[in-house]
Amino acid sequence: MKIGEIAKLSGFSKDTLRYYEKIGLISTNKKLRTENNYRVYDDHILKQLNQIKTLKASGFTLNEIKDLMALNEVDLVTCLHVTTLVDEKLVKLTQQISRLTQIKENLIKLKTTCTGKCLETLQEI
Amino acid sequence: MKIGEIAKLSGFSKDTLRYYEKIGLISTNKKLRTENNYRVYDDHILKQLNQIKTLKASGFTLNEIKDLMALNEVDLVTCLHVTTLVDEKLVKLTQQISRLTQIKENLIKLKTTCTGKCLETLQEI
DNA sequence: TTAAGGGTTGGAGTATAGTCCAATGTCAAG
DNA sequence: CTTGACATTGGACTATACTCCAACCCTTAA
Repeated sequence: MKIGEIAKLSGFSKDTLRYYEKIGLISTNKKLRTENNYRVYDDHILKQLNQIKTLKASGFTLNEIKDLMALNEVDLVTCLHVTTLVDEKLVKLTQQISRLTQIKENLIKLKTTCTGKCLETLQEI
Repeated sequence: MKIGEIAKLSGFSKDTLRYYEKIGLISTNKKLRTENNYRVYDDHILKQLNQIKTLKASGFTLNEIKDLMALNEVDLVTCLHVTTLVDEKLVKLTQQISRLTQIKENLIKLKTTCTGKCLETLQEI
């Protein structure tokens, strides 16, 4: 498949796909091109792009996603290394979740105590 | 008070305070300056800066905060607009938290059964 | 043959939210 | 009178994540 089709199927623009390749987020490892220098993709990339979409929607930066994708490339031999990286990611995830939960509680509190000058309540949060 | 003191008391840098003034986030309305063109602030600004800090920590952009501040100035009676904005932010937060929680559970699961291709599990998220 | 519709590149521009810097002005103390 | 610690400005620069553009190449159908 060429870039236009992948763009349609994935929901990412062609420019975004080229940008992701440029920053090393999606695999250029095989340097697959047609004779006329067109990028060629297979089904695998759609799976990968869906992962990226999910992770992006979850608040990961492209750099973090790159790290996570790298975990996927590592094989059995270095499994110990993988679990270490996963553990690090889990710590970050836990922090992020508790931070977001705190923010959510703050906003709910703000909403319920909001009567007139809403932002005044922000002082007490 | 001059900008340096406000910077210390608020936790925002002098550059950031000047930037906030430039984008109209904090009030330049009175154009208060000393004879030698130094900015002058009173206690009010610290309250405002605390509101900004809270809203920023809640994931609002500076533009959104600007809107919220403006509403607070104008709308003495109802906070309908404010609660609408807060509700929108709450929906996003809730979605983000549940996605992160799912990913966290997933990572925990695949940590125990890690055979290399760890991120495959993300397909089902 | 030519026009439409794909693809390529490098580079510039956008938005957000600052941060840093140089040149310059002001002020109080030693 | 000079030094240090404040302040001012405009403009350049950072990072993230794109988005657009010009100029060009390739293919196919009328």
